[in-house]
Amino acid sequence: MPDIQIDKTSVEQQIRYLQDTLYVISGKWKLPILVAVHEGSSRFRDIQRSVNGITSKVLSKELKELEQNKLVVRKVYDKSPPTVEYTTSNYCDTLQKMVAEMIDWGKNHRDKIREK
Amino acid sequence: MPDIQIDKTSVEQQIRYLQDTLYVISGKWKLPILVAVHEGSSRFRDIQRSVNGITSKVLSKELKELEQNKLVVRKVYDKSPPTVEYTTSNYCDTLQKMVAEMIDWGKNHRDKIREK
DNA sequence: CTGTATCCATGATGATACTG
DNA sequence: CAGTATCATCATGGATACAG
Repeated sequence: MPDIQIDKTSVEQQIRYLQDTLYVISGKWKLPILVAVHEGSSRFRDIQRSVNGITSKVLSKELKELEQNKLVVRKVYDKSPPTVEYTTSNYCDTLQKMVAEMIDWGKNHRDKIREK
Repeated sequence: MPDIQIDKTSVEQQIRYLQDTLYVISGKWKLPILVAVHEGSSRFRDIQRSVNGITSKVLSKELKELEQNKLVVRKVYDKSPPTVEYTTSNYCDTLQKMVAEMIDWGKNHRDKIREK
């Protein structure tokens, strides 16, 4: 006899996927960085200038995480002076649909909350 | 002559919407709580039991925020003993499409990362 | 039961400096 | 330029107790 628990497991599994996603894109900097890189900032210094207020330490950490999640690509060109180029991956484009939904919801939500 | 800056403003605006959305649903507990309530836990104590590991302090805080964002509804029935009932709002349903996309992406992402 | 108050550990972030 | 190291600060979360 199949166990009806399957439903519960499935819900919990979905929550896990959800949290994976949140983990990858949430936080103060991830999306702004992705946008900055996507819009053309490719050098560490450029990105730092584009993303207002971020320190090199944090930028370094965030870029590493984004790279691990295959959303940005890091290319090193030579040694002195060090030249590193960051670009968004093709995989990064798979975020588009989801991000579009999030923007939609956020846009609507702002009005909703204003209704008091 | 129209200013081409419009594009940049728009991007920044979109980031703001995105961050609004993230602010509302991100974090360790928000979604699990919403799911628990949606699945039928309506009393404070029930929710705390359903959402594994959350303390009353944190649950209290999260519920307040969810209520402010009109995702849950709080109803008080009497005074002693205090009886409070939480339910998800109709508005909460507007999250569905977005959440579905996030689950999709997270599901796919887990495989993607495993590719090493 | 439904929370609030208090204390504490921990991690994240900022400021600043420094290396290759 | 592209980061890393160090230190101080601060917000958040957990544990526990307790109030209405």
